[in-house]
Amino acid sequence: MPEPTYYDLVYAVVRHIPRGRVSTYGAIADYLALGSARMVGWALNNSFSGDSVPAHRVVNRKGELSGRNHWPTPTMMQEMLEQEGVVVENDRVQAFDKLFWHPAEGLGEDFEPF
DNA sequence: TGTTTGACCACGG
DNA sequence: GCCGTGGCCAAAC
Repeated sequence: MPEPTYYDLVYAVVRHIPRGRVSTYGAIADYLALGSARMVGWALNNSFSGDSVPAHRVVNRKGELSGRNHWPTPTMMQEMLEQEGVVVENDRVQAFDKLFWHPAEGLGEDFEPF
């Protein structure tokens, strides 16, 4: 993979999510200004093969753990989040608007994976 | 090659 | 808050 693909950018952004914070598919898609939120989901699904990406920090716009079903065990995603100090209840992130982290805030608009 | 599906989102009712 | 609809783009069949 000589060139940066959409997936590589998604992985890079997800890896830069601060510990104890969460982001959304739409925010990443909007930040990258490529594809759509669905592509982020596909990218993360692919991320299970090889690269270790903190996909547990990525939730949908409601703050719900929509991807928990794709983890080895559905409870693992919530465990990881609570381990970082994120309060999760009924498969939803509490104080989601406070913990929400937008890539542009932490990385800047000219962020590149290299 | 065309259709369906998917870890989504915005909008309107 | 819920539900249906349209849009989005890549992979699977």
